[in-house]
Order: sequence, then structure tokens, then C-alpha cells
Amino acid sequence: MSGKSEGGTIDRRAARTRKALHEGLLRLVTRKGYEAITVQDLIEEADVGRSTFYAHYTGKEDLLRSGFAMLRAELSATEADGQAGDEPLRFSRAMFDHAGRYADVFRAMTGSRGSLVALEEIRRALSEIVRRELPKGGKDEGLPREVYVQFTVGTLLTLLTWWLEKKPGLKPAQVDAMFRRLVLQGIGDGAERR
Amino acid sequence: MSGKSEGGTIDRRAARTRKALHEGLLRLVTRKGYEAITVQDLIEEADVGRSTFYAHYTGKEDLLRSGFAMLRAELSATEADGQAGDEPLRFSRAMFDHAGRYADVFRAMTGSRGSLVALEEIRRALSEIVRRELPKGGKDEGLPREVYVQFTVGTLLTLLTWWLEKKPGLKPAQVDAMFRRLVLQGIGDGAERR
DNA sequence: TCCGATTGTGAACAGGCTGTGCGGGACGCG
DNA sequence: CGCGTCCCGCACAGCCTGTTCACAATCGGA
Repeated sequence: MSGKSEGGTIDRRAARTRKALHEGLLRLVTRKGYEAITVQDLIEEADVGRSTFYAHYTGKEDLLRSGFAMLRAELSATEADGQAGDEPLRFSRAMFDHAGRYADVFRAMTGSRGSLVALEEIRRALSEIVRRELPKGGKDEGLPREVYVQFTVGTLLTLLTWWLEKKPGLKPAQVDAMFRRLVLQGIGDGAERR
Repeated sequence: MSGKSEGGTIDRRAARTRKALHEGLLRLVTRKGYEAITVQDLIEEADVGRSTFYAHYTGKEDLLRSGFAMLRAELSATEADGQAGDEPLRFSRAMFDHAGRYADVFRAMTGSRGSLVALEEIRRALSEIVRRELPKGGKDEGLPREVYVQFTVGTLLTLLTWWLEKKPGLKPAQVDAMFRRLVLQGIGDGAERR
């Protein structure tokens, strides 16, 4: 009715539908876990027709990936400022802060009722960041660089999971400190080295 | 209910059925991935009646857990010889050897078409072992012991996944060496020794 | 502003999988 | 050898999936 002709290439109806589906997915995930969600639930929660859903996404996994794509776009937009630090692994603190705010979603995604796809997406996003920020200094490192990247990401996820699952009381800064210590020194007693 | 003659032995027919289902699951997992498997597939592959399946397990996840329980029992049986030796993380080499032999199953279980439940079971089994074998020496470790455990397990899984997924050509001993280096020293400037 | 073309939308449909119930038959145990 | 336990085939309702189709809302040009 009212002509609010604006916006970009996407039809307003389509935009509205996608937004409703993404928001509905988030609500449902925290309510019953990703695995248990059906397309049926999604279209009821978002109040859209069945064929409408399939016109936009091939299934719930596609919707999930789409959500992560949007999230990654946002992240890389707000990440440009984090420069000027000589300290290695500077990004980790921001990660723990961010994860702490979305703790319930994260738990629902990565818990036993979550999704391997979600975990994979998270791992991929983190890998991109780490690949960029990991100190490249190591000239004669004995291990392939990608191993260092995966190791760092793995440790980040380990700490993240342990934190949100077992010790939600800790503050991001505390977990971040543990993360740095582990990544930089391993379990070796850092006292005698260096 | 109890079809077992008190003493732990199971009726041969029941044992045969369960064996057929477990073997069928393994075949199917490597053929089409865990996620895509239906109960329908399982009973056809194992040539078992529908109601028979549900008489033994509540679903495919239950069957999977049961399989891991058996595996863990076997492992802890063949593990008794591990000396409380001098070298820390003595178990890791055996783990990489073992995983290398079941590479295809492992990939099918933990790949994107795998199962979070399987990953969780693997993590749990590894955690038990690491909890037992991790040097408790820590005098004034600033971190909770469980964090060291999870960190070690996480790194093990990271290396395992990277190895089987990206560099299947490497030998277990090589991957094990990387694992030890990372766990003991992290990415810290351990590069200076060489 | 109006109209045709485009595109999103909702209802309905066929097919597949699930989990359960039941009677009859086979096998193992004592 | 008899009894009890377990397996099997079949059937059923219920739910979810992925697609089809007619219709209505929106967009773009005149």
C-alpha cells in the first residue's frame, strides 16, 4: 500500500521473510536446540508458508549457514579497527567478550543437541581470523603454519566450551588469560623457560 | 525384560542381533555418513525386523552410544599394561596409531555429515584416559586441572582431524611429535631449540 | 497514476520415516 | 523335551519433507 520504495536489490517481502526466519531460528535454537528443530517449527515460528521457506532456502542447514554468513559479514566490518597492537593474539579477548554475550545461543549450537555444521562454521570463521592475526614471526618453525592455526582455534573453542558449559561464572578476561597461557606455553611449566 | 541369564551373559540370539546391527552401522557410516542413516537403513542392512531393533535400542543414537561403550571396554582392557612411566602423555602414540587404522570410520563420524554425539563420546573417552595419565606434578599451576585435561584432549582431536582430513600421508609418529610439541610448549618461542 | 509482468505466498498433496502393537513361529536354556 | 524368551512380519497413525499450483502483492515502465 504505502509506497516506501527504498532499499536495494531484494524485494521487501523477501527481506521480511528472511528476517523472520532468521529471528525465528535463533529463538527456536535457544528453546529446544538446533537438532530438534524441523522446517515445520521454523515456518510456524516465523509465520510463513511452506513453499515460501523452500523458495529461499534448501533446508534448515542452508538457513543456518546463511545466518553465519551474515554474522561473518558483520564481524569483518567491525574488525577493521583492531589494529595497532603488537601483542599477539590480540583478537582473543574480543572473541571471549562476544561469546559471553551470546552464551545461550552458543551452548545450544555446540551442545550435544547442536549441530556439527554450526561448529564447522564457527571454526571456519575463527580460522580466518587467526590466519590473519597469528604472529607470522616464526621463520624456522618446525610445524606447518596451518597446524598452528588449527591448534590456536581448537584451544580457543576448548576454552570457550569449558567456560560456558562448566564455569559460566568466570569473566571473559579470566578465560582469556587461561587461553593465552595455554596457547603460548602449553602445559609445560612456563616458569623455567625463557 | 531380562533376557540375560544372571551373570552377565546375553542370549545368543540377542547377541547375534546386536552384533549384526553394530556391524551394519559401521558399514553404513563409511558408506553414506552417520547423519544420513535411518533406522530403516539399519534394519535392512542388518536384516533385522523393525520391532526387533526397537526392542534393543531406542534409536540410532542409542546404538551408536552402545558401540562406543563396547569400544571403551575393549580399550580399557588392552590398556592395563601402560606403565605409570616416566614420559608424560605416554598414551598419545597408541591413540594416533589406533586412529590411523580406523581413519575412514573416524572421518565419517566427525566430518560435517557425522555426529556431534560421536564426537562427544570420543572426547569423553579421551578425557578419561588423559585424566588418568596427565602428570599431576603441577606444583602451583595457575589453571584448574580440568582445563589442562580439556586442552590436551582438544589438541589431540585437532591434530587427529587435521591429519586424517588434510595430510593422510603422514605417519602416526610424525603427528604424535607435533602433538607433544604443541601440548608441552604451545606456540611459544620453542622454535629457538632446534 | 495505472497496468502488465514478475515474484513471493499459502494450501494441499504424495511419499517416506518413525515408533508401537500384536500374533505366530523359532530358538536357546535347563 | 517342554517352557520361556526372543525374533519376525505386518500394519497403523502421526509427523515431516519437498514440490506443485493458483492467487495476490509488488515492481517498473508508460
